[in-house]
Amino acid sequence: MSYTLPTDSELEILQVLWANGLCTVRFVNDKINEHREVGYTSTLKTMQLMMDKNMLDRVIEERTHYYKAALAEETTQKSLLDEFVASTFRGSASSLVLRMLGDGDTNLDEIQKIKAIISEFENQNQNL
Amino acid sequence: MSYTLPTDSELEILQVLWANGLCTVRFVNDKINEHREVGYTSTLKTMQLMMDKNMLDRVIEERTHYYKAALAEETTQKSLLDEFVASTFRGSASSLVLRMLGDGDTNLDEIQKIKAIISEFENQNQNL
DNA sequence: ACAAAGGTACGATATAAATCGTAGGTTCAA
DNA sequence: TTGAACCTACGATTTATATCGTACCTTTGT
Repeated sequence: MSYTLPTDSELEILQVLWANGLCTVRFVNDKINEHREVGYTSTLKTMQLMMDKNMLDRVIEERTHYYKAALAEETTQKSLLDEFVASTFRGSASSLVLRMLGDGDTNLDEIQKIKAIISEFENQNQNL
Repeated sequence: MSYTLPTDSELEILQVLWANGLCTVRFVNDKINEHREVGYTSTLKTMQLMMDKNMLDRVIEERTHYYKAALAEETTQKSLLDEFVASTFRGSASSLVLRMLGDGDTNLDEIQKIKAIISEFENQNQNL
């Protein structure tokens, strides 16, 4: 029931957990260090705070602590997206899309996928 | 030439300036206070810091200070969007779109606009 | 002429987030 | 059996941001 959005480093941790399921702190920290340098205890501390906020669940097995995300990826992304559209695009989802396609740097493969998603959406909503 | 992204309250100020052109601090602060309470001097201070960062330009006319955005709306939104897609959707623009259409709460009018943007984009890129 | 109303400048402070050091526990191999 | 290499817990600190108080201007109405 936590409606506070994850912070940047919380999100970074959630991404690892969403992509990998049950993980140790060591694993999460190693993954993050593939992108930027951060100490093990920093990651640990953040994950402990996330436990307090009920953003993570912990399973202890054979004395090893495993963590997994307690927040669903879909709903968390949706909340962050809504917030982002509001603050950056004054609430207009369509201007986000416009900006996304605007300059040529979104890759073609992604654009194909987006078109597919839109058609799919249309088919499922013929009633509109 | 500033490539640091605006913070939340900087963005809030930029939105007012993008939407309204030349503004006084008073005007910007009043606009923001339509949404949340914040003191005049807080807004002033933030705008002065933004001046230091070259995010704003100032015009003094008849002893009144007017400010305008020195950052373009389009490029700033694009930078913020890229950052957001990276951190929240692991770089996948299409999964952002999927999430956007996912549950029924993006309004139909916006969806129509998005479809129009996509078709427009296709027409302008028949070569793809 | 001066008080009230409004402005700017800017230091100080508050708040939130992220980072890390250190203490102390467990495991395991030499 | 001891020390190296792991681990967890957690307080303290750092950093970035946001907020505000206060000093000191200028303008304007009476």
